[in-house]
Amino acid sequence: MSVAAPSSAKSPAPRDTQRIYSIAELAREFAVTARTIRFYEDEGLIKPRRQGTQRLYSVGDRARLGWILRGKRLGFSLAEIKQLLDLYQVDRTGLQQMRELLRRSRLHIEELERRRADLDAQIGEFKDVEAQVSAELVRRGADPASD
Amino acid sequence: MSVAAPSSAKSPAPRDTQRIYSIAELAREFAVTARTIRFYEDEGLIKPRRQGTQRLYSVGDRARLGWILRGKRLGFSLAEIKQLLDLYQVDRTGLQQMRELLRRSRLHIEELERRRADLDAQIGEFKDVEAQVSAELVRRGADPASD
DNA sequence: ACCCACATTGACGTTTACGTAAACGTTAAC
DNA sequence: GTTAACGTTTACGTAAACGTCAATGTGGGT
Repeated sequence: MSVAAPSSAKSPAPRDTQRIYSIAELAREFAVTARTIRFYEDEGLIKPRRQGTQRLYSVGDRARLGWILRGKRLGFSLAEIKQLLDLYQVDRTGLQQMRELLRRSRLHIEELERRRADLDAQIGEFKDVEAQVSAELVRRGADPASD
Repeated sequence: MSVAAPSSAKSPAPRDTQRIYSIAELAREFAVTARTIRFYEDEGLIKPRRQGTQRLYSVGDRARLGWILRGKRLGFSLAEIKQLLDLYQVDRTGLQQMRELLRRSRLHIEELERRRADLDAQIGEFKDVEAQVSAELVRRGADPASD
């Protein structure tokens, strides 16, 4: 038995910041195929380490993947997501670069807030539907809570 | 001069509920191409009246188009949007149908709220970036408000 | 009568985001 | 030592969502 795994010590463990993941692990966790993850790599969205030919994903890579998929759920294209990811990677020393980063960041926030307006509008509409249908069911003596 | 246009009478006009739009008008207003609108028709998302071969869009059709595009911005596929639109069109009389409508409505609301969580997370992250970069610019004696 | 802006219907092309197979190598289990 | 599970690259296939012609029609202005 190896002692390498500090399973349940007193400290909650620094979330195992050194963990590595196989492509299949990440695929399972995020409910995508390995093909998808490799495709993201082809597109330059992730760059895992290699052990020979195999890909090894770090905690950071894992977070990056989560970020990508979140972007997708919000309706951004992979190209847009790449640009946003690159924002974080960009040189933050130069004054001109910082101004540019600030500008883009603000633009993106505006875009996100436009989408939140869309989202809230849709949620409102569907809650209206729910309320009305529920009321009608009650009026007819049925219980809307029971699925 | 025609008297047909009640431009500025006393009443704000019932928002001209009878107005009709050409495909080019809608295309301009929503910043899409006519091709896009016709494509949505092919996919069964809109069914404008016809005057001979030409399409005439009602106020309702216009609202429907807006709805579609809003759905797209939120990252839904046209197929999903079609299903949601159909929800509004569905028979709301039968008790079984009302239960089904309620169920789907709730499912969709859940999905929307998941996306709002994604959205808020992203907005938070980018606001952090903005704040940090702003602070650094100030520290360097630059004004982050001036673009 | 002619032009121009706008409309139509095909039909084929394109981009995005993967799916799907083929052919192959590595490690662990039995 | 072979099967199984996992990994790899290369390459062609595909569904979605339009773009882009081409050929044609239609109504209005001069």
